[in-house]
Amino acid sequence: MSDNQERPPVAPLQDVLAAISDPVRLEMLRRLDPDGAPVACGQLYDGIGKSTASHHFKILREAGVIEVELIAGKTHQRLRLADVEAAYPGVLSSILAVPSAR
Amino acid sequence: MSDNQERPPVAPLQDVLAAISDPVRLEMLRRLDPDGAPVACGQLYDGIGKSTASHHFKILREAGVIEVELIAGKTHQRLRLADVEAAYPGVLSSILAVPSAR
DNA sequence: ATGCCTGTTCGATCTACGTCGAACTTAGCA
DNA sequence: TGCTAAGTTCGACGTAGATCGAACAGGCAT
Repeated sequence: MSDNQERPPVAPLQDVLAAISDPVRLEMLRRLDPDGAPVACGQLYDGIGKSTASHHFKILREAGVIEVELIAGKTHQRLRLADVEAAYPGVLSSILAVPSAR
Repeated sequence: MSDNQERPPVAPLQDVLAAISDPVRLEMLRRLDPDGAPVACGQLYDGIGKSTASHHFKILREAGVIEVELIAGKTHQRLRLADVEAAYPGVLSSILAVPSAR
């Protein structure tokens, strides 16, 4: 095995699309590092309550698009771009390549 | 101009994703000809009423993903893959490339 | 140890959307 | 000139999901 992390499989395409189609969640993904570097929770959203943000994180996690890592007691999120690309080549990368202004 | 058809612009990415994220609509897109050949309305859905289907067509049309053409008095739909690709390269094509089983 | 800060869970609310049935419009055909 | 078939529009209904506030849990630092 190439690594010993437990990674749940990427969800069915329909679920991944449903996860991405929400504006708040798409913005979260845009703020994550494409290379998979962990980003602190608070950097990923603005203008919504923590409970709402946590709800969106859960959906993204269950879709297999992100994963959590605890760094010094604080929650960080990591984009699972490689895993999603392996399951659905080009889908997520092409969406993230679109300029956020549109 | 390369053609004289009036084509509304492709909607913002968020709207396109919202349109595609519905299972019924994604199935409709899968049944359309990728090259843009017109397909009769009735071939594009099963198990839902016509009014529901019409509702979904409208959303896809407003998202700029399909367009209508009347052939011998019957409505046909055409996939605007080239237009969508021009706006968001790789997005729609990579999604349609995923085997429908997933 | 004990507070504090961060994130999750729970319950409630409100809105958006998918679905249907019925009525209306249009086009082709007998 | 109606008749029938095909789609759209309209209203209504039900459910799924986005949001919030409050309560809970877990680490870190003081």
